[in-house]
Amino acid sequence: MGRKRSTKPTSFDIAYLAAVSQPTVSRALRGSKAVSLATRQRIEAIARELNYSVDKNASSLRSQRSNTIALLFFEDPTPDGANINPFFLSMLGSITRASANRGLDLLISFQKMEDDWHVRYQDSHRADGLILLGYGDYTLYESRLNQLVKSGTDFVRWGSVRSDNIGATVGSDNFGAGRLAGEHLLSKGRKQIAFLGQADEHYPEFADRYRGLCAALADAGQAIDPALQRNALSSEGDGSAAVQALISAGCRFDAIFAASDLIAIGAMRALTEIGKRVPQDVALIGFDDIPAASQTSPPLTTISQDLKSGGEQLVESLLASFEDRAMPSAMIPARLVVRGSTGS
Amino acid sequence: MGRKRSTKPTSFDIAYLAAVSQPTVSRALRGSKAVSLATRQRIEAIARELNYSVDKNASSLRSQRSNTIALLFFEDPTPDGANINPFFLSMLGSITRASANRGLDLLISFQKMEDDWHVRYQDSHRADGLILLGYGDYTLYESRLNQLVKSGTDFVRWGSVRSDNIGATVGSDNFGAGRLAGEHLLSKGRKQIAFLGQADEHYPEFADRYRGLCAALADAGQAIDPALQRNALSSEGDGSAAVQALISAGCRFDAIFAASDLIAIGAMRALTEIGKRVPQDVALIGFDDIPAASQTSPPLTTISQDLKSGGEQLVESLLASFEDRAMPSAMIPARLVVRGSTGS
DNA sequence: AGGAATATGGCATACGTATACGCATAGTAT
DNA sequence: ATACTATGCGTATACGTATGCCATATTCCT
Repeated sequence: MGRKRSTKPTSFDIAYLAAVSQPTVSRALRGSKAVSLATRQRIEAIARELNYSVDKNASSLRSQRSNTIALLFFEDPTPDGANINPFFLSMLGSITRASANRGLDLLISFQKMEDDWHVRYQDSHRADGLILLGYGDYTLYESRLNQLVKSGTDFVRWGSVRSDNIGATVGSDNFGAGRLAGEHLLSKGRKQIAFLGQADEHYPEFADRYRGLCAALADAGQAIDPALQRNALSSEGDGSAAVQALISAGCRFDAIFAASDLIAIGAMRALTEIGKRVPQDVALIGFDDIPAASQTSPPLTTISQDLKSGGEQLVESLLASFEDRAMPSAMIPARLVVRGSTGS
Repeated sequence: MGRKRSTKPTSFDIAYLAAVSQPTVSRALRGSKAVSLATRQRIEAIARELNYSVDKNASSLRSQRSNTIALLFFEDPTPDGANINPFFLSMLGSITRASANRGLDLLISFQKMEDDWHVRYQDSHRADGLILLGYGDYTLYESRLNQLVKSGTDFVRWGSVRSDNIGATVGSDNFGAGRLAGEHLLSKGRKQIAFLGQADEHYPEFADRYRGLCAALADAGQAIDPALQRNALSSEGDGSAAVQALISAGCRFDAIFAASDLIAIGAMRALTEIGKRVPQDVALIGFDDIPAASQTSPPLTTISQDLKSGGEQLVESLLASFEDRAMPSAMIPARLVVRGSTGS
């Protein structure tokens, strides 16, 4: 049994058995029309019988194409160790399936924003292109993105879709989603709506959500109170802290729009601890629709991003940018999921 | 900046600039001691300046080693589309970091158990080895595993650690964990403990957990009522159904040990719907400690698997099996996490 | 001092595939 | 009959690196 070097069959072996040359085998298996049907079928049969599979390294080396894409995650500002942002994980599932459907291999990797990750994938021919995923401070990114553009590396990223973005971007309609959230809360008769999340342009997605909320308020003729916007980055701790800050600042509010479900869950906990009831005293709405959102008590109303479409669009855009130099961005609609935390 | 290069730098370019031969560049960059310190440093400096990075395909082709491992997920029996088992996702995070620490690239892929996934990775030199992850019917697996062994493919899998396993296996101490759960419930004065999960050998991990529970009961001199074991595979729906089956069979029980958190959450929902209080009427304990477990009401007591160690062990075992033919399996202790669902 | 052991690095080549090019054969048009 | 296009396949070679083997220079030993 101990045969470990079981001389793997090569295209030469197939060629010999089929009484053709090695290049013909290559052509046949890649479906070139320069090979007759009869010859191709003969070759395919032999290949199948020998359990032959094309050597990925040789093929990629010669063709200068790996049929592989790399998915790069940028860690949360607070890397708790084993816990990853559940939103990313859902996206991962969607991207994995999308690339598999396209016959692409997927390489995944976590990166720190500061590291030289761009060098690792740029010229090593590990991957034909990059998908970039990460909440973090966008401005840190920017110089890296410019380097990628300059070096001719193909990439797409998930984020806030703007016309002046560097490279192709796919993302949810965060502005529209913020408006949805605002309109929903207004329809429940809430007037003083707090926003928990960064609202500055270092975090464009959160900023879009906030602007959407403001737009809904403005449409309804409501004043916007800047004091009701409180920074919160991503964790439950941030959400709790933001609520406590609101309270101790003496702010009055009857609703909260949290920029992520984790923030919302933290906020809910803080509200409960200080005796505020959800939704009677404060209506609460989150963002992302992570699995835990339906388990809170009351269940969390939230915005669901269409991650399935998101993953498909990311892969699609990347493939498009392989062929021409077009940089197709895409904005994907989000959906309101009404649960108990905004009233019955 | 220098002149504009139309082609990416190769080891020949470095060699020319360093006034050495290409092989010397290769040796220097790989840290061979056949190259003097001075020469190596000179080469390294030039490489850094040119932003040179070794071509992965050429390197792998020549050395017959890709420094890449493939992570294969087997889908849940019920592929809901976008939703992936949260337990897998946590494991993914841990494996990703572990392989990054070892300088390995990670290829990930979802597979259907029935497909010919073994062919795709076996001889294509995509990866040096495989990590297999999946709950599913173990017997379906077995023939595939035998093929892997026969073809000399290195692999490790996550699962129930037994001495007669095919290939290396890393997994939690499910038996010990089941015992922990049982002892905890007994210490709360519970006598009639139901088990929700497959207990047959098609699902060895679940079976181990059940046997652990039985051992705890036996140690305490309690009788084991086979009617209190109900099948449930993985989803919340399974958990609900199992509880309903228990009720309509007229079984009496004051505690439930669910084989996974998802099952437990489904069970909790069903209990609430029929008016049983948790933990007063029925104590409930789950398995996995997924994020949602701390959000249920009451929060779910559960067993936490040490996934960080798990991922590291998987990678470690795989690397070990590259070198010699040893097949180091490893069993990892699990930890009880006490929350509200088993009483205060 | 003579010869052996070491250190350093060059030369040739292999890894397995894909593709530019050329060369037949056959079919069609002139 | 010539010339011309299309078809089907072989010849030669390149992709960029790693490594076995050998040549030279250096040191060491007795």
